[in-house]
Amino acid sequence: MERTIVDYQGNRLEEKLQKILGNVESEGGTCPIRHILARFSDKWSTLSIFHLGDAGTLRFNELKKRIDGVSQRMLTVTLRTLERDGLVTRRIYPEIPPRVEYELTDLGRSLLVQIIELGDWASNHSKQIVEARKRFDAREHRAIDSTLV
Amino acid sequence: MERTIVDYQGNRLEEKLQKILGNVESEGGTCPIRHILARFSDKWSTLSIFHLGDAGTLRFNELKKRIDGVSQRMLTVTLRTLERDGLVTRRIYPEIPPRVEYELTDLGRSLLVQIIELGDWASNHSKQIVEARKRFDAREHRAIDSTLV
DNA sequence: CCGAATCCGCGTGGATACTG
DNA sequence: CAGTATCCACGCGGATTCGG
Repeated sequence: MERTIVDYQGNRLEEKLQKILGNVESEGGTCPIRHILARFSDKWSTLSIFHLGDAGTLRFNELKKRIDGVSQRMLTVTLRTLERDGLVTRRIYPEIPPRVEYELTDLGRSLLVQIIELGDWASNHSKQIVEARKRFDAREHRAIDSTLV
Repeated sequence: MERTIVDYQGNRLEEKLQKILGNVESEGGTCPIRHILARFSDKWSTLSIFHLGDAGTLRFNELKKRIDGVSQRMLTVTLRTLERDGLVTRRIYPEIPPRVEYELTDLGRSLLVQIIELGDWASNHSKQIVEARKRFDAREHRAIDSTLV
């Protein structure tokens, strides 16, 4: 049962990886990690978490202004899902006109820490990725999919 | 310009967050971070990276066996995309029957470190998320979407 | 101002069959 | 074994309209 050691950062990575792979499908009847990871796969969740982490508290339209290109519907759906998962709180003020404020929960902030690191990685390596794509496209094929650029 | 300090881990999080938000749309003509993050959003990329990181080198069908439910087509597409982004190498042995081996690049391994941390977070908090969902569903609505469970 | 509801185009991704 | 090619269902998500 030989394996490649990925523990080159001395941070129990190998152990964590084993745990993750063991829980990919289902974790003792709870939700498979796959579904949780999928939550950050959708188009707007991470951006919402970033902006709420940055601003602290935001009203619906304030958040909408900050997220370029999001539709009203998708922002609503996204925030509801985040609320349901316990990552965001939604506070309603029964005024006229109505006011609704969103904020990260403690759980949401703990997630923020993780995706900041991921975003930081993306930010630091985007140039390498773009160059790899250029080489790939020049070498063999025309772009697999022009929408990937 | 008051802001919520997210630097509660003493790890320059606030600074990183600013950088990320500044590069969300486009980073000096390169690829927006959004598109890079979207790469880990698709259903099979992270799982492929996890398993390649775990095993080191895998042939196509070895990897396919490890990823439960992936179709041949989607694994091919996923691996091509990862190869194009410079995250995975694809080595072809001109034999009969053909043999193709996949392996993470250095760039891929540096990404692996990040998504292991994310997966570890998901693994450690999945129970909290599931409980939050139960509370939410019991409180106000019936499940927003039964597929989310 | 903050949504809910409806309609619908389009891309993702599964199933199947076929090649080198 | 490791793909490609084709067909097609389904659901994401945009546009629009209506409500509290």
